[in-house]
Amino acid sequence: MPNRLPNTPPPRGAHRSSPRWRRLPEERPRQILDAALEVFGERGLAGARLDDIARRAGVSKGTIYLYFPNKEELFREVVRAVVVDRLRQAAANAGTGDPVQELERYLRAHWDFVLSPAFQTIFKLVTGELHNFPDLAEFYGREVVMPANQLLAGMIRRGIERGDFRQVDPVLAAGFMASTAITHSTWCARRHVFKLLTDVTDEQVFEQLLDFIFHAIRVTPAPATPVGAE
Amino acid sequence: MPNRLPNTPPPRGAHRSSPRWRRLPEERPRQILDAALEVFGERGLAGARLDDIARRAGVSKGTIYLYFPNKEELFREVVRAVVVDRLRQAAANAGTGDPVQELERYLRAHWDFVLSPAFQTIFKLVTGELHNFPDLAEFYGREVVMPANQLLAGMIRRGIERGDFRQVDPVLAAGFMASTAITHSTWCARRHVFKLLTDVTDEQVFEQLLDFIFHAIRVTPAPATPVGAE
Amino acid sequence: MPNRLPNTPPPRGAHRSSPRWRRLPEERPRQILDAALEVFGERGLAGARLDDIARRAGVSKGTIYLYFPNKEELFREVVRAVVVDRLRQAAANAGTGDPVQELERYLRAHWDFVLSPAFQTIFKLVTGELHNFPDLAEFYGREVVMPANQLLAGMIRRGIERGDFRQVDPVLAAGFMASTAITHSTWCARRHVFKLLTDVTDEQVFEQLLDFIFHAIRVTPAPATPVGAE
Amino acid sequence: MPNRLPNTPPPRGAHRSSPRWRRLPEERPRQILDAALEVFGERGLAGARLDDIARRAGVSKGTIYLYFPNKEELFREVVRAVVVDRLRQAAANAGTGDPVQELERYLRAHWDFVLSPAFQTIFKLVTGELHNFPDLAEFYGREVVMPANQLLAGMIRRGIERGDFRQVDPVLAAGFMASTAITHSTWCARRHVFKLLTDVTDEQVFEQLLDFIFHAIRVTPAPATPVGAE
DNA sequence: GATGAATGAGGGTTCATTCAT
DNA sequence: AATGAATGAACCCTCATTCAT
Repeated sequence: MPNRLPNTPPPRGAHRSSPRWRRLPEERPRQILDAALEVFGERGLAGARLDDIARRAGVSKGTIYLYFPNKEELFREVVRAVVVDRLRQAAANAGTGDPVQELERYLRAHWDFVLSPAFQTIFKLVTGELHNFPDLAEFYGREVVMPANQLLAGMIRRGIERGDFRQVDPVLAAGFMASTAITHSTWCARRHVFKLLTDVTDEQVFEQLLDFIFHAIRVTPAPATPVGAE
Repeated sequence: MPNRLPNTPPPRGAHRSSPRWRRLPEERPRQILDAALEVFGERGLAGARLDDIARRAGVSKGTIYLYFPNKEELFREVVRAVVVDRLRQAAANAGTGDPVQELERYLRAHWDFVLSPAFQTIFKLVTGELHNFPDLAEFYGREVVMPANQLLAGMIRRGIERGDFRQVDPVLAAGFMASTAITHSTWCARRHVFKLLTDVTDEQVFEQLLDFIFHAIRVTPAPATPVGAE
Repeated sequence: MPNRLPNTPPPRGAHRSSPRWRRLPEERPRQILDAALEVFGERGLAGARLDDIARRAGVSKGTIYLYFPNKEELFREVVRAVVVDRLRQAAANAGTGDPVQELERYLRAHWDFVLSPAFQTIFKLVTGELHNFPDLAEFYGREVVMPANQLLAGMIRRGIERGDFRQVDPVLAAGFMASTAITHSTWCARRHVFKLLTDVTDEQVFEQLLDFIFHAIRVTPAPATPVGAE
Repeated sequence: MPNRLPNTPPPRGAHRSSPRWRRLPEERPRQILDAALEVFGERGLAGARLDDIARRAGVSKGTIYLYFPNKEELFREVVRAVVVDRLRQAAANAGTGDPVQELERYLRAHWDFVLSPAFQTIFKLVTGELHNFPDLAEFYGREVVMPANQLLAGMIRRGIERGDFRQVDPVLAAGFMASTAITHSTWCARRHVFKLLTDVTDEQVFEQLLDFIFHAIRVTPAPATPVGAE
């Protein structure tokens, strides 16, 4: 009956014969991908409705099919394009100064990033859905996890070479650092639902985390307790 | 599996050599919960089909509804019953001996547990779906995360009091340890999809993890430079 | 395939070795039929659940199938046995005295009956479901409507012969009387939902109804004062 | 009817000579409501299948949900739209001339209407299902029963004032007239199932009904038998 | 005879996908 | 290019019916 649904974006000019302003069609895919990231993040792959994605992107449902052949491929593109894009730009600020300072700077950036809603969303998707998409999983490992780990491991390696850090496996140590930040960040982000960590700020947590990490790898005059190592 | 084809009219007088079902009311809920855990883990809440859960449990679809009012409540029960059950038994072996040895023992048990398929599944569900179930999230925080953290924090606290560990926030340190193990374990479990860490064994990873953790908190005879603190 | 026909006389109890107390099995069918009448009346044929009928009859669901081959046949039996039974007993008190007084007495009984919950239920079933059961409909017409109509028409006919009533078609007039009572009674019974007739009592309505009916058929020799009105 | 077999994969490039559907959004609700009226009338609320309604409306099942949120609401709309619509138009031809003639004209229209399949259906639904829908019942009383009764009562009242009719309660008398017509019409409509009234035509019945009704309310010279008053 | 756990076809409802406009 | 009405397969859930106990 009503020929215009609620939530319809502002009606474009009723001028027909005259050249009217158009939304740039080249932005469509990005609009859709951004909207899809949000909805997939909230509802998961199966739970997300194309209707919602379309509405949030400000387009109609049919339009999605002009750019993506189906829901699953849209999901692939979300991970491929949006995720990689965002993670890349987060990993970009790699300096080459003092390893200790550089590491600290990097960890702070990492912490800020993993606390961001964007990352929380991505992490959820990766954890929950990626195992059904082997190609995407490999892609994610190759394009996201690996480079980030390389970057971090490189810093640690240089620190070891300069005598700042003790002899650890740089790759594994990098993994420990990143993973600690990641999981802990999800707990921080869920304080209100888990009713946990309600009396410390994110910043305090991060400082303790830094302290924890640096103690774990810095050189130490003498080992206190030789545990767990043979 | 079903010995009667769909749409086949009931074979009224057909003599059957084996009964179509047996009466096992005491075992049904557990069978269903176990099957549901698997399927939810593979497909998520929205993607799981009750048909699959039923088939995997060896019962018919209708039977599920004799024990659980609907899919969502089944999901709740899966998390409640299975998770709590398994996590509790994992946390049960808490000794009270030498904090260092005890901590090491606990971390090993924790590591083994988080590497198990059961935990991997649960973790996926918690990460991906729990934010839509506030009551479950709170329940999970209260019944699972909190107790495990208390246990671990207690060991650390005793280690600090005995002079084995340095002054750290026991609760946060416990969180770091657990989270490191958790996230890293998911990476280990996904070596084959991420194509990462393919040249080290789980055991080697764990040893490095222990080394990392103990260095992070053990007392250090001589002060090093205070990093990461301003 | 059903090894027991409907209307089978109550199965006598198999002698057991030990005499234990039993609920009288010969009452089962009637218990079930009574419960079924209620539930069918409330929910209709399709909407009624055997579970509810069983519960209301105080038996288990399977027990119903010991006495009735399926739901539809149970419905048939409800109409056949219970409905006819009740309608018959209501119609039974037919005297043979003064036609006018007899008619009045009969109409009063009729009015009381159509106001009863039992009749309301039956009327609902007959109106709503019977057209899908041609055999039942014919049966109902033959066993219920026809006899009642005959009875009423007989009184009218005798009244005409005696000069009390004017020349009308006794059968049609009987139909008008009964139908007026029937439909109007459903309105009375639904005062609270229709929000109608809320300021008159059932008795007042009946008196007006009597007045209406008798004016419609009595001979009218000369003008007189209105009856049944104050 | 469906030109695509179930489970057949979508024939992507299959050229179809005729379009699968046409766009008729303005007509859809009415088509669906009409079909629903029929099916609800035949099977009742619980027994009606949306599949059947859809097929009879010439649309697919999903289309119904574009216009009605669910089955129950569709039922509501059927009663609301169809009933009110038709009854309104039936009540529209209310003149203001000679009460006697007007009443006769009205009763004839009423009789024709209650004999129509549409009304028979509605009456069945109202009788059988309305008690589960209190809001609809109230609506029906307010919008249908009440206005029709008012109209009829008005004619009677004017007839009384002009001395054509005797002193009766106009509202109750109107009820008697309408109800007689209604119930009796259902009997007429069911002659073939009840095997009753098979030797008189609807027209003959109506003439007798008119005679019955007019005798009931017209002024009469003298009371024949003082009945129904004590 | 009686029970009620188990079954599975059926129906309401959703939503990815298509396509006339 | 964009729309959104229409479709129909798929899925959750119900409940009549069966049958081991």
